[in-house]
Amino acid sequence: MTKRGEKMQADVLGVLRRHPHPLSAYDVLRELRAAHPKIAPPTIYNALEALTKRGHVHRIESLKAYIACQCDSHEHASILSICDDCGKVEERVAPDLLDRLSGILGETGFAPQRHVIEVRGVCAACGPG
Amino acid sequence: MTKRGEKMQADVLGVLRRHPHPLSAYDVLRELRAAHPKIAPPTIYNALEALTKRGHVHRIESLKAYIACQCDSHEHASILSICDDCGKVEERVAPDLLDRLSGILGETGFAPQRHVIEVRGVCAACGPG
DNA sequence: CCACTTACTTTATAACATAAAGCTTATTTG
DNA sequence: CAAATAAGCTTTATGTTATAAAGTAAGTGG
Repeated sequence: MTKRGEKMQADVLGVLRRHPHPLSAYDVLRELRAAHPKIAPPTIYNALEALTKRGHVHRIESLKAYIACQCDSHEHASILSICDDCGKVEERVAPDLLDRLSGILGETGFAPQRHVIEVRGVCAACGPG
Repeated sequence: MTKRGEKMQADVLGVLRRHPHPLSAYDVLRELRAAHPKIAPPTIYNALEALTKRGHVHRIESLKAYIACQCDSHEHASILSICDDCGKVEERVAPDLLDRLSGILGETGFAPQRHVIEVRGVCAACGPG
């Protein structure tokens, strides 16, 4: 049943992979309209949702934008650093940090399901020499 | 100079403080229109921005919503746990975790300026008994 | 091959956010 | 103290992001 959507998901992922920087859903839409003039926002959001759920795409909440996962495995929660100067986003993994986070929240019985960890700042290239 | 806005900021903060759960900017707007029928979105966003900058209000990126700071001091970056069942948000502080985060990102020369740490999940009250 | 189920797409609209211009209040200057 | 100037809040208008609901086509079982 899940065959029709796969083509669209592949197209959306392709667009995201071709860009080093985050794209909004409407950026992706505009790009795909070149090939498929008739597609509409929900088609993009639908594909983005499926890709996000599978870990192939990350939504950057603080930018309202999306980026292809840069890792080989897509199972882990990730830490995103975002340069407010050049827009570069880097992805990192730190299981011990997530454990610590779960530990802190677990004290009150909170059961984590999804982590949003985004750090805005200035990357090495843009920072003071 | 900065006297006119203070009234509006106090009103906005008052609304947020009266509610235990996150409110969207438009939720706040609707509530304040009862008293001031003429106010418009930018007035709210303007007040929210000032309050956020001073740490009295936090924007929850993953909910596109705002909540009054629950702490006494407003200087620290905070960790927000969000129950997807009842909507309850709790705020926590963990300097060691932030240090670890800065350490990880500092390895590549990234200089953090603002942290977004939100954990979605299920709180103790809503979780499996 | 036809009826049924599933889920993707389309249409339409809702929710969130901000640019630019205008106005009001505070401050500076003569 | 009055007029000029500066600062920033508010209004108007619009742009961007996201989704509800209905429609349609693809896959599935009889």
